[in-house]
Amino acid sequence: MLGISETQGSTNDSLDEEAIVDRIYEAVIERQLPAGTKLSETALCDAFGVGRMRIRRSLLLLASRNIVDLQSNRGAYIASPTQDEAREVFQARRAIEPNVCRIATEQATTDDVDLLADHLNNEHAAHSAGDRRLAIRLSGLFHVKLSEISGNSILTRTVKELVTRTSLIIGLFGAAGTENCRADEHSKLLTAIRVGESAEAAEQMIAHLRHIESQIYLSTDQKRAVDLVEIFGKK
Amino acid sequence: MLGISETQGSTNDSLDEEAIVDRIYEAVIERQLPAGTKLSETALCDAFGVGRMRIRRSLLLLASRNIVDLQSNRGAYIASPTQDEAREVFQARRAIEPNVCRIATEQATTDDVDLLADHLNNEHAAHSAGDRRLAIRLSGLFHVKLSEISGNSILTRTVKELVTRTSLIIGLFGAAGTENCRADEHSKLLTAIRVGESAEAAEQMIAHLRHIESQIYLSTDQKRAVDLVEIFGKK
DNA sequence: CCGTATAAATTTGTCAACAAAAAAAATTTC
DNA sequence: GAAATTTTTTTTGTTGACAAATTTATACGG
Repeated sequence: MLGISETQGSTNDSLDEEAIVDRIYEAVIERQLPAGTKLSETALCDAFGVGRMRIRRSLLLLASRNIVDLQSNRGAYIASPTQDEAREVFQARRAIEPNVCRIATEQATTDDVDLLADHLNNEHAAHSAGDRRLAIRLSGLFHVKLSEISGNSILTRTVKELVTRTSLIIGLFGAAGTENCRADEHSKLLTAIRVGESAEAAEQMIAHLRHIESQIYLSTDQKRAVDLVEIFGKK
Repeated sequence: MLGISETQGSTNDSLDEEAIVDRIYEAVIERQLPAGTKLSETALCDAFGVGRMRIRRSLLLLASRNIVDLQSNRGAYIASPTQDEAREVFQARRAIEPNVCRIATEQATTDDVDLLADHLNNEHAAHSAGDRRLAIRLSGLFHVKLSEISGNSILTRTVKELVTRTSLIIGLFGAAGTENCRADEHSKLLTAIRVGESAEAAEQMIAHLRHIESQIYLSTDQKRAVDLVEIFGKK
């Protein structure tokens, strides 16, 4: 993956760019790094225990995936997607993930389904236990794991990027209680996959994505309404 | 695009990473840089007239898109996709491009259709004139332009990557006369888009992609047969 | 007290030098 | 003459230093 290989399979004590990028991806999915967060180079150097060059290269990779916003002479910030960009992300997800779902359904072994079921149980458990951070991460990761079953690394990479950006979007435009995904919709998806109904699974995915997006725009309308009240109140 | 912005809209005399990456993309699509070509840093520095750092960052971006293969302490090479990777690329294209096609059909203005028609004319002209290099580039670019009509930069970026990798695949596994695309299939696509038949356009795209892929595996079988003859001949 | 202007400190962007590894060339040996 | 070994050359990876820009802090004047 990433087209970078080492000649020796040596134990890599120092993190490489890919590892750093993945860590930041996860932190964004978990909402530990909200949109707009400054990522100063020296701070990241300390955090990961690597040189500045390594950090700069990682930030470039993140920027190329629209997770980070690189501003010249001003530094790196966690991206703050606009509403238009949010629409773009969901359009792309609707264009890609149903087919990923279809492929995954066709490819899935019983082991794959069992692992996904385990994951779903953890999702439910985290939800019941009130572990919000874990619940958020697992619900995002569900989509990534599903894409991994498809066995297509290109699609997996793209889904990972889109899920991460979705986490930023929900953080910006979602209501306080909004999660990445409702776990019961994931359950429906899993059953469709288990019985091998690829068309049904794809449909479920579309519905699921539309549902997430609708929650977002709903909360945005609410915010707009609040702003209007404030404006009128000043008169 | 790329999440990198400049504070000033200054005239940039020195090429940035994105520009260098794009130039290399185009050279790969045109088959000027075949699979396995060594990309030495100093040579690229001379070619683009930039410092080594800029080149190294560009190569990292290309590696993250699987266009370049970075081998530690050995340098950068234009990627040589395996057959499995080739299958993955076509699977991803079939998963993504029909929907890109659908969206583009819905979004397309008459101007968009006219520009695409112009492009198609150029494609035919290059073909008739025997300008092979131009014909190859234009046929690959058709898919990119189509994705641009969709107005979704995520999908466009992904399509660009997949088209570029396809060019490498055809260079490796395609017969000598194989082109990226047959222009008449592009014509069918365009008419479907013009009349707004998005489902038909999507179907045409699937058929088109399957056709390209089938040509590839055909030629691979031929190559295998040649190898077998050689092996038997040595006995 | 607040806004503006100046100065200090921090942060980013770039380059050059150096170390390590690999490739190429020359030498030796059979 | 060919294969193996050593030496030289080239190429890559990394570090540190420095310049440029921005941010923060400070001083000044209204």
